[in-house]
Amino acid sequence: MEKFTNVFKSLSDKTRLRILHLLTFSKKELCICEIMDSLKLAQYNISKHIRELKLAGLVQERKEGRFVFYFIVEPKNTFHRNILQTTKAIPKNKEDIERLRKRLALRKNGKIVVGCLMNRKKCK
Amino acid sequence: MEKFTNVFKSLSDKTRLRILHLLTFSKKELCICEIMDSLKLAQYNISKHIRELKLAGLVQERKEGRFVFYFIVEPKNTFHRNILQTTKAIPKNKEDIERLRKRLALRKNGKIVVGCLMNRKKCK
DNA sequence: GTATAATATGCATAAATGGGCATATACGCA
DNA sequence: TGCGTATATGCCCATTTATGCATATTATAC
Repeated sequence: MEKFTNVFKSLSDKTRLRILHLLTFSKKELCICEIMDSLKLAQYNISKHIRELKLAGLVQERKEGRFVFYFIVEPKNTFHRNILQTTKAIPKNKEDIERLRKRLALRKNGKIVVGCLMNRKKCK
Repeated sequence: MEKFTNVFKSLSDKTRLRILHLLTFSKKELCICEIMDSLKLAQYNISKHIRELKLAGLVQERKEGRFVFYFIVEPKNTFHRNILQTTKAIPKNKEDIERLRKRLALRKNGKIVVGCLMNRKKCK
């Protein structure tokens, strides 16, 4: 039963729900820097929360060069399918989505060309 | 958004899921003493967990004499409906259900005639 | 009223959690 | 090879959470 309680626990945090919403909205995969800019949160924070979502089996990753792309796992059972359906019934944070939209507009042909802005040494 | 995360948090505990499963199985209402006997847990523990479920809006109570009966709230929106659907997709603890079945058999015409066995002073 | 039973709650403690910070790792490019 | 960027993680601290225990509250029966 712990398998199930862990999924609920991973959804019991506002930041993680916001991340899931971004992934749902994008309908594809996002990297941490895009999530950072959309949620305006620190990188280590996003990273830790995504770790929880991965452990709960809700999110998977795909590595491509320096980037790691995260996406929502295709559901494999009724419970999993219901959970995703349920999260979709939660109203999204409009500002997050708007920032994500702008961030995604910076991609060229679907490729990321602008990375993490907040952590740049050059900007400091 | 906290309203939603609180619901998930209330479901992120094994005992609370077990309580919900009992209420679902009973298809009606249960009092604390019946839940105690089914889960073999202390009264204060059940009481506190039910408090969480009530705060999350998943469970309501009805008082009748000395007894307080708890039941699952009729869902009023998509999210709520999905959540209940989701919990039903979780395998129940068979021993819990079996103990509940025996406990319910002690009722007479649906009325509780045998109360809390574990806390009796006479038994100590 | 008094005793007893059903339920709730306050307090203490141990464990888990989230955020902040520093730093480690991994990769690509000049 | 060395630098800069992307991501992960270990440590610290403040807060929350679950449990156990004792006790309060409410209702009933005698």
